[in-house]
Amino acid sequence: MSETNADDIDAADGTAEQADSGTANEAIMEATYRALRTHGAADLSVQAIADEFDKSKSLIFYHYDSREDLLSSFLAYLLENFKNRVAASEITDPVTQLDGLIDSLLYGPDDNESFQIAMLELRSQAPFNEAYRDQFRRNRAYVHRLTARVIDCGIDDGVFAPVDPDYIATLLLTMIDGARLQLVVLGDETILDTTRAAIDDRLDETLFAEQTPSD
Amino acid sequence: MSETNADDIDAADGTAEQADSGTANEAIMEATYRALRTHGAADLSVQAIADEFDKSKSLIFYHYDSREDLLSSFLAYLLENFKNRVAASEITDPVTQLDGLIDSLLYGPDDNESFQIAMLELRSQAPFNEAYRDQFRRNRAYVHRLTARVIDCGIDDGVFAPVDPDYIATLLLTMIDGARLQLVVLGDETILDTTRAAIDDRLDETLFAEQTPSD
DNA sequence: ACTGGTTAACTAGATAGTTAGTGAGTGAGA
DNA sequence: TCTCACTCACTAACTATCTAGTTAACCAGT
Repeated sequence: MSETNADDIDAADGTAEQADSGTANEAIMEATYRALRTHGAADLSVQAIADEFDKSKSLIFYHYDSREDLLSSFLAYLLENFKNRVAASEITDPVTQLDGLIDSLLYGPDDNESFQIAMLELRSQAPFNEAYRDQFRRNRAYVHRLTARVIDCGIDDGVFAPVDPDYIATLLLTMIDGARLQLVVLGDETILDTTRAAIDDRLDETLFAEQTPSD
Repeated sequence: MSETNADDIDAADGTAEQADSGTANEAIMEATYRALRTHGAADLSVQAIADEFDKSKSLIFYHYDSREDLLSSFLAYLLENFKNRVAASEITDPVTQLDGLIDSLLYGPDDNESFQIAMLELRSQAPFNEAYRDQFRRNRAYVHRLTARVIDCGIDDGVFAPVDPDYIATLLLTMIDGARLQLVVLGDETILDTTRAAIDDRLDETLFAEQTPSD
């Protein structure tokens, strides 16, 4: 980790571009995003990132200790962005909320595929890189908690059957991961809709099941 | 593609090491397998593969046009191996067969994790490499057909409810993919058992459901 | 003599990270 | 107010290393 990364981003709070000190990191993060989309992650050179904004490659090494530091900071930046987006979304009833969450995880949150490809590349490097792995764990833990909490709310409200929220959340995220993997790797455009249907089937049988204890 | 790859492997039929011409390719494939396990796929140099057997790096370029050709041939080799293993397995009742298939896809077929990591790395390169992508598509198509066929048999035998075999197969493979991804990326050892349980739940509700048409 | 398998040595290109420096601003002391 | 010391953001140019792929040649068997 460098001296100047995640904390600045935390402070920037998603609506940066006002403080002079925050701008550089923000600009680098945005350049990284663009570079990942166009080059992928595996053969993404630091030069390629530098080309995406108006400063030099050296500046990147001035702000970040290494390419690895830069990329894991980028993952942290993504998580913060996602958190902010979630925090900004309106709170509705659990059914709508769960529905929206599934949709955004399955189809979004980033509308374009090339970025998802890059994220998969980074994920495939997680086993060799503790910083990446930790970031992905954090990310996953956050989304898992979020999902479980929505389910829990639904149970409390009586609109969902009393299931194990953790178990259902795990199951949902596993299916979503599998679907996105297949979309990205094989380019199978049908898989998202099929999976969405399968998830709905599944939820109908568990969350929305009539409570008929057969014992 | 080089002049000398998949067809030789086809002919070798999994039990090579007898013909002089087949030995080289077979040896390279095995060296590739070992090298992938120890180095991963992303920073796997041709030299690293050469180090895994007793011949020189140049020989690899003599047999394969490029690193890419070598790796996509390796994917083809893997599929052939898997086919042979499936062909060699005993044919039992659909229930046992489906059960074994799920287990081998989820926990196996290669007992060690480092190889699965390498395969994920290769998959993450599929979007940039048509040869890889085609191989993975072939692979997926084969496993899908295999799964669907087993389910179909079960339906014919009357032990499974009349479901859509394609749909169930897609669903199974998606969950299995998602679980393996999480295992490999996050090192979550619990996910396989959880997913296995979820699959069993799911199959209980569909394949083994009592036929009670409520209409 | 010719072919197929095999090799050492080399080329060419890429890239992470370093170095040594520039220049604009800032604050303290005279 | 001037200026000296110092720092921060920033850069061009360089180094060191790695690696895919090539070349030219060697050798054993036929």
